[in-house]
Amino acid sequence: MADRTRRIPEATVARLPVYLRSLAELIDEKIPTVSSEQLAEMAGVNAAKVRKDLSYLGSYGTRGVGYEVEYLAFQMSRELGLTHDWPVAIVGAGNLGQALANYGGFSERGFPVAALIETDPSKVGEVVHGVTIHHIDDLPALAADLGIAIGIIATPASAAQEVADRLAEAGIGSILNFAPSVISVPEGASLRKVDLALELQILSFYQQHREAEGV
Amino acid sequence: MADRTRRIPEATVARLPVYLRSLAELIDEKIPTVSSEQLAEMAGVNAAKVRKDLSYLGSYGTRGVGYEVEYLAFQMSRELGLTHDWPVAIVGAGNLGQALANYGGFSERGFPVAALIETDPSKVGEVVHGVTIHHIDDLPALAADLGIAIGIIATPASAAQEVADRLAEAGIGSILNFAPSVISVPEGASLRKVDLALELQILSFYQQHREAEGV
DNA sequence: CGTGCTTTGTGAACATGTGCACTAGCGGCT
DNA sequence: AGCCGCTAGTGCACATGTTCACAAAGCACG
Repeated sequence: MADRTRRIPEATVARLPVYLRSLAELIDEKIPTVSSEQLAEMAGVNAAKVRKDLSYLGSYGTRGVGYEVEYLAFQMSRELGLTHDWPVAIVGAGNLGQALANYGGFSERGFPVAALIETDPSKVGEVVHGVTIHHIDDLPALAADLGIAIGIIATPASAAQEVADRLAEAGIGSILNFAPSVISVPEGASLRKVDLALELQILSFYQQHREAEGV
Repeated sequence: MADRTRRIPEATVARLPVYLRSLAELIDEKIPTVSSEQLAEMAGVNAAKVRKDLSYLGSYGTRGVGYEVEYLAFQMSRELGLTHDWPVAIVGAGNLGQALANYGGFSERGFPVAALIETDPSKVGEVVHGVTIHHIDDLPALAADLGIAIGIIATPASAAQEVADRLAEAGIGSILNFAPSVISVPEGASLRKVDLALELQILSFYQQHREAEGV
């Protein structure tokens, strides 16, 4: 990995936050160094994978010793772009949107909810958990003013693609989609999805097959 | 795929629900047949992948024609175990747990919330959105009585592993973990996780790198 | 200063997943 | 009946991800 071409594999990127959370725990416990073995245990993965993943960030370990917790956490935060907050906009102020705005986990982890967005004009202006509801037409201005680069779609499935388009137009390049709907974003933008029913259906598949087996 | 050994790859299993949702749309529109090309478009994947995925279910297409929508949907539901409801238990009646209980998407898609579970005795007995809060000690009895095979962890991270253990003891073999915490389940059980902060951190990584690029 | 213990970093084998490109086979039309 | 157009099914090459196993390198101790 002496290479400057630090193209980090997707699978690795998806694990970095897990490592980072483990490191945060170690910092709380004032543990100064950690081996790949220990970190693997905490993150629920294989030690070789930890070492390979970390090696993409650079050569931050010491042979015979392990990794310095604070230093590694810092490097990882930097790589993940977590050295500053990322204000997010939640589109859709229905049940889900309000629950997400209410959920403290976001701000706490550096993703403050800067705006709630609606299409329904009757809701605009309301304040939910300290966040004002804006109209979707104001999105470009809001995004620019508040420096919003991440949008969360919490609308019904039928509106999701339309919203994604509006977000993209407003210059928001990262989208997290909670709507149970396949959407596409422009080349160069990032899209991740959280689909609760889908997760349950996957569990159902394996449960079903276990039960069929067991009989 | 003439083989009876229908071991369906994980990646395929994860896509089946997406196909099924697309098929449901086609049924609504009363469209009788669909080609892999069309289905691929709807599901946001490659047509060859659709064909390969579907071939794991059996040979349900007709060359030159496509797939019969209703028949395929039925076969897929059967394979996913969606021919009957799967009652679920949500553990943790805090913000997140209550929001999930409230979220209609579950029951609607065949996963009715049969019980809310708490450790805090002062909450036990309350009814939230028609669901009674039970104590975690009653979990084994509840699971058996109500036929609960899927548990949802909506507790703080610190309680997640303990809850997972209790769920496993109660004979619940499928777990969906919303807590930002790595947990382990017994061999043979299924575990999926939904981690909102993690998704945002992944988005942050790519956003950060795009911005660095763009400068 | 050298020896032994430990742990990283990584090459290489293996496993899984993807996508092209071709073959097989059905339906409709002449 | 035979031909043509279309689309499923799949072998194969390639890409990505995982894991093992080992050499390289640091530290501690005599």
